[in-house]
Amino acid sequence: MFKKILIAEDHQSSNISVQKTLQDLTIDNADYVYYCDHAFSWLKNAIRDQDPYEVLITDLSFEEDNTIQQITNGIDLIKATRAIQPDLKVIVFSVESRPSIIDDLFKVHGIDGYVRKARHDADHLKEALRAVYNHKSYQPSDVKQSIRDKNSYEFTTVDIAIVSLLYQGELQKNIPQCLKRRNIKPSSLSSVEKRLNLMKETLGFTKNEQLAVYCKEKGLI
Amino acid sequence: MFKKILIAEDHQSSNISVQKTLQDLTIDNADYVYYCDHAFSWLKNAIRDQDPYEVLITDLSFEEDNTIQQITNGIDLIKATRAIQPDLKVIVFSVESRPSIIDDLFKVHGIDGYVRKARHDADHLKEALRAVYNHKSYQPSDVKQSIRDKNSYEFTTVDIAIVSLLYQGELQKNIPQCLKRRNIKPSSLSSVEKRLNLMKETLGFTKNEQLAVYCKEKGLI
DNA sequence: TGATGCTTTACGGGAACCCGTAAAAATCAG
DNA sequence: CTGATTTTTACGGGTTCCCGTAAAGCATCA
Repeated sequence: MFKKILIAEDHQSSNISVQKTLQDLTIDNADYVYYCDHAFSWLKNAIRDQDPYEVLITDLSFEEDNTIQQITNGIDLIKATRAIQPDLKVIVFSVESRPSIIDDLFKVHGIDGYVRKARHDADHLKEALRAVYNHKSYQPSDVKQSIRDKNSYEFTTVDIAIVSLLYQGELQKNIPQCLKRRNIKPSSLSSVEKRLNLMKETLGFTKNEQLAVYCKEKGLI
Repeated sequence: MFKKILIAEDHQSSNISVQKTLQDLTIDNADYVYYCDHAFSWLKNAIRDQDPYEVLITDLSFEEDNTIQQITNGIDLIKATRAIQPDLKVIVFSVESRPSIIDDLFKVHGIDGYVRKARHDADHLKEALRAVYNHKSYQPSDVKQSIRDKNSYEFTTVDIAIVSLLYQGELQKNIPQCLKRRNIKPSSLSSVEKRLNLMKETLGFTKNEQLAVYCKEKGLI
């Protein structure tokens, strides 16, 4: 099993239980920090001392407080880490359940495991560590399930651009110009109207307000 | 210090760390459950056995899974509990940070302490237990702070009703009828327009879509 | 090449919404 | 009760949005 692990997690209670979970796996050399900047320092220092960490277990969202930080969230921490230690195994431990976000973590940021904070998260974390140790990636089944669920409507690039612009306060009649400026293809006012209608009809909405809230909650905009 | 405590928390990792926190306070007789229904059973049985719990520490949101539950969230658990054991001390331990929701817990549901899952939550939980043991209520300072912060705009009953109706898909021109049906006072179309304009102007928005997302995120609708 | 089907665009009438003004109603002080 | 102030309502013209239809663009295939 892994020997040297770093935990980056701002919630004290989560941090404590991750420590305990690692103890159960007889991993004694686990360090824990509450800020991304600290995590990055520890990772750097470990490399300098020629005793690098094998695994980083990190949360995604870190709350701001009065101590100013350079790195403010898990994704930026992962990006920064990749630059100095590309082979570090990364397991993300977060409440995030939106498939689009989790997919990105694997596909764009190349993480090795994802454990969602939920009913059996401590057990899942153990499974994840074992899987990653055996050079497999770990993604719990319920996430894959919700990927399927989510396919109630397949949002295209245009769809997301349109709703984003609306949410930013753009007038509908001005959206064609914005789309043309960004070289997004169907850009006429008719097309914008058509896409909006299709989205609303598919999702059972009648007003743009509902659509905006829906997209915002899903993390699409 | 308290002797007999029940923990209702669906996240295994949070549950573990609450247990550990109670151990630190040398509270050995702490039971823990992962479902509200179980919590309610344990509370009932303890009363039947004439050895009732002194404190309930509970989360607010419990995730659904394949086991169907009667009580599905912390607030309903608190309500049910109040009916069978009104003097039970209740400490809520949740990620919820919206002041309107937390205020309700104290004012409507009469809880004794609130600890937000955050950077020093384990320490705060200890403080809360000590405070409640000394017959004081416990509400961390950062919540009170955010109550003040939130006062960028004071939403009235009408405001919330209007945005809710919009979010439910009601046409703006039909909202006056809805308001009259509910006996909400300024109900003319002009008033609706005026309130909407005031809200948007104060919050720096130009479109209803932005307002709807804002209110939804704040838990106002 | 030209016929065919699909997507995108253009346009126009009507509905909903925005905004300013003014009347009506409610509130309040003296 | 009266007059002044504020709040609420009523109304109208201009803009934006909705929606249906028709034309234009574009790829496919005989």
